[in-house]
Amino acid sequence: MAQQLPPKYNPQETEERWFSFWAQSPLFHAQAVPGKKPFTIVIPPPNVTGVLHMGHALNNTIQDILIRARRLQGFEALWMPGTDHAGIATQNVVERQLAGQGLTRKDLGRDEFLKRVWGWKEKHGSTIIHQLKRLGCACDWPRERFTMDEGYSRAVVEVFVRLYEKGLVYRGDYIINWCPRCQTALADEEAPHRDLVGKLYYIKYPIKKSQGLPANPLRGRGAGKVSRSQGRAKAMDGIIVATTRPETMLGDTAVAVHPRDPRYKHLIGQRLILPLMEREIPVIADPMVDKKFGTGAVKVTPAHDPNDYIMGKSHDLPFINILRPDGVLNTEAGEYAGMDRFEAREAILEDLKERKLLVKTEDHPHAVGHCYRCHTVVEPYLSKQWFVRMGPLSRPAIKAVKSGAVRFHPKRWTKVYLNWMENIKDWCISRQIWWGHRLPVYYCDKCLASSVPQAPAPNKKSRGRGPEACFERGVIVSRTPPQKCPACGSTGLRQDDDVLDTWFSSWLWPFATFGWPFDAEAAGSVREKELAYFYPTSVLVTAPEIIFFWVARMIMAGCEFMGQIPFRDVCIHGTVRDEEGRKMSKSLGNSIDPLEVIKEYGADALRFSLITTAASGSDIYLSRERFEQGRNLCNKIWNAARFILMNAGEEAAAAPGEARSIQDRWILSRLNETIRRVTRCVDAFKFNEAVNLAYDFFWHDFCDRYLEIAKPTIATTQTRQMLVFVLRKTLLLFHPFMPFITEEVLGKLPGAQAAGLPAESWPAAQKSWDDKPSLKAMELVFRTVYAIRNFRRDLNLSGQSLVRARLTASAAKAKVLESVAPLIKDLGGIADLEVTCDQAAVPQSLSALIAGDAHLYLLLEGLVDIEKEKARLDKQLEETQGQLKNKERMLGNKEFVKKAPEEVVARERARLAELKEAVIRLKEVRRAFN
RNA sequence: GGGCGCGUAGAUCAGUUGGUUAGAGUACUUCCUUGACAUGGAAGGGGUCACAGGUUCAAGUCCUGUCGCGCCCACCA
Repeated sequence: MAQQLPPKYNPQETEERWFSFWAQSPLFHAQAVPGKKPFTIVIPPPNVTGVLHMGHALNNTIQDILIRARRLQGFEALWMPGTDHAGIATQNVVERQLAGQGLTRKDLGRDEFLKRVWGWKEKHGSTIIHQLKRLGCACDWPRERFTMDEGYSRAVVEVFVRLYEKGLVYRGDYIINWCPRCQTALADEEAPHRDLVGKLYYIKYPIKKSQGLPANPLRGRGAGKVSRSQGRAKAMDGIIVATTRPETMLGDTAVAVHPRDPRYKHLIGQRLILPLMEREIPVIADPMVDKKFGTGAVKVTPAHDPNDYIMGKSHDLPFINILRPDGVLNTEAGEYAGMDRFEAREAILEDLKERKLLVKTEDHPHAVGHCYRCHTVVEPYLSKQWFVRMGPLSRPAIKAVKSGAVRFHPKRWTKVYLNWMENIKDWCISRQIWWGHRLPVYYCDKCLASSVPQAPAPNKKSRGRGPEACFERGVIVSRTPPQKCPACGSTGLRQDDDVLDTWFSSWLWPFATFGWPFDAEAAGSVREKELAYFYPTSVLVTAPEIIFFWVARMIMAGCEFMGQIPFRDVCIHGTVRDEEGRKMSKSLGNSIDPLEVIKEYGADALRFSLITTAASGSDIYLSRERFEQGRNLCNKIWNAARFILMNAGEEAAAAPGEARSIQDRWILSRLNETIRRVTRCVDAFKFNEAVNLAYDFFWHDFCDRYLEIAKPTIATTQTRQMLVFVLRKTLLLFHPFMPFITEEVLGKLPGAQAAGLPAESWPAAQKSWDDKPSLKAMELVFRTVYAIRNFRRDLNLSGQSLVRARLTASAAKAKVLESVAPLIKDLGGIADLEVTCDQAAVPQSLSALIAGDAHLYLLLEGLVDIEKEKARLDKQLEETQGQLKNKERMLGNKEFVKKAPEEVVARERARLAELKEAVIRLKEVRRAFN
């Protein structure tokens, strides 16, 4: 039943009703329906500790637009929601909470701590899910998944074991990124580099005295062109090295120079005294050293630098770890033991200064890795970790994108993806935390003690990492906890303490959420059928920084475990920034809380404003005022609908009849165009364009024009049906973008059915609605009305005062004008309008060129300033003549006529003719004033 | 060091495969509370499309270079 709308739109009340309706309604539940086309999106699982920020709001609005549009288009549309367990972040949150009670996780022990984390998850873990509902997300909520669900965890273990058995998972001692605050290893992607202005310290390492230097190090070669630095080398009693991290010198086990560096060649093989530690270290030669950097001599700390690690391996140097996991120096650091790494840096610099070994200090901008969870400077750290060999996994993933099976939108991200994939390094997946999937790895200490680990081959490309002995004695990788050691039968087994990187579970999201892997029992089950039906998913929507973390890895996992890509299209949207272009973040205090925006303006306003601002893939600069536009649109929709409902009852439910007025044909034609273009834009992931088209049509065509035109005939059933019909279609176009208000209004229109939009109700363009003549005729109407309004303004005539006017044109155009004269009269406030094909200029009148040979004359009746009018005509004449000249030059150009498409030439010719006519008319009118 | 993106109205941005007079919302000016909406309506001002070359009949759009800004990747200690 058609209902009246209250005078004021109340987004809070509307949204409250609909979001709880959707959360429970089966509408968004999708299932395998043979013969029906599936459309699947998996949510980028938000971090379970997260709260909704603008980035989420944008990301999920886009997904919601896609899923709602596809559902209306008749697809079996599934949006799989869920969260990931966010190992480090969640553990940090709970640890912080414990710290408030003066406790650490170690005080509680592993089991008790995990209990607390689960408790926290139960209590707070659904915050973001709840917020997504408020945003209006049409997820299949009962399917909500969590990466630590029992079934999901099974998939993680399965994948680890399979990769291990294929030799693609290995463990070994390598340099990894270590966060001393979180006290865990991090993957390379988890330690993004940030530019810092650090210092480069030049430190002198004395040469051991007793060795005896060659008398003249430069003898024989290049002696004639001894540079100043070489000159200094003569008197050299030590080698100066440059470093940004002086504290690591405590772990130095060599100094390296380039083998062909004349400054140092003679010193290769000599021994230096490592200052402070007073330890002897050799001078070695390695081509990795850059002669041009610093002094051309580099201190080698194999346990604390990835390059040095490689050199350490190839030169068989000792590895001295000077750091404890918490970033404090250990007993290897001599008297500095117990100091924090930065504290030790200062102390060491002081001591070097005292000994006159600190030669100089200079500013040095460089990029330093930071923990992506706590922003602490990470430490390259030598430790035993588990890795995934990426080479074999990356190859199919590269092919998938190169072949176009997976497409990025916008395209430019393809290159970013490929570049990373082609230079991929092995992935460190073990984390020294407790919250997460514990490695399915068990050790038999007895066997381990007797096994001899093989030394890994240095491998520059993977930072020295590479599979050590994959299958080590005493290491058991198993889907279920083994009872005893298969080698020695010992029952004294212990499980590895580490857990897996969170991404090692979320990379399985597109298929693990469906219940993969299926055992024999599950064969033929509903879940298995669903996976077959919904996989590969259709679109993945995410932010650029997630390409490496997640997108790339999902493609690899999909290819490896499903034998198929995980999704066809990857839609990358921009980063949300503030007005100054800074990334929105809590720490900067510049973030706009989407929940506050929802409270103040409504979720639809938030969604609309986000999308209309977000040109495909470019970053978004937001200010609060942005959301007013969205709010205003809601208000406009509400009021337009209210007006229509005030007039139209149930009789307006039916589609309008075929006998249509010109304005009806025009609005239908415009609607048709809008439907086509909006649909096309949604398909092409151009959401801002899509919503802008709908906005323009609704506001300017439908409200500003059609609604005004319709008022005089609003009593007729035809007009009422038209209004309801076009409004309904427009609301449907808007629905994916602004689900709340559109549902609300659609539900109150005449003929509305039960709550919730039925599938397959996306407006379809209809050829029969296209009507070019009406577009042209209405164009004449509007041009004429604009001209009249301009006159009114110039003459200071109020809207009330009715004026007399005459329209002149050639016969054909006059006929058209005749047919729309009532509209012009009405919109222009004309008392008396005469349309004639007598094209003589009307003296004592204001005139305006409407189009081609159509002219408007406003009869003056002695009210007008003749001189002012003359000046206006002169100006208009001048402008028109200028345009005419341009056109003539263009068409006079033979090349143009020859090469331009016929259509264009024809259009230009028509325009030229129009201009010629216009000039003639203007001259005539001007003469009339003389 | 490599890669990518961006310089268009006061500020923020759109601008399809080159093709009539370069657009939007916002801000600004003037007028209007007429029965949908002042969160509104009507009209208007405001642009050397960063700069310099080139391709073309035609360039905001394509190419080259310069300047300015931003982002991502990278083991120069």
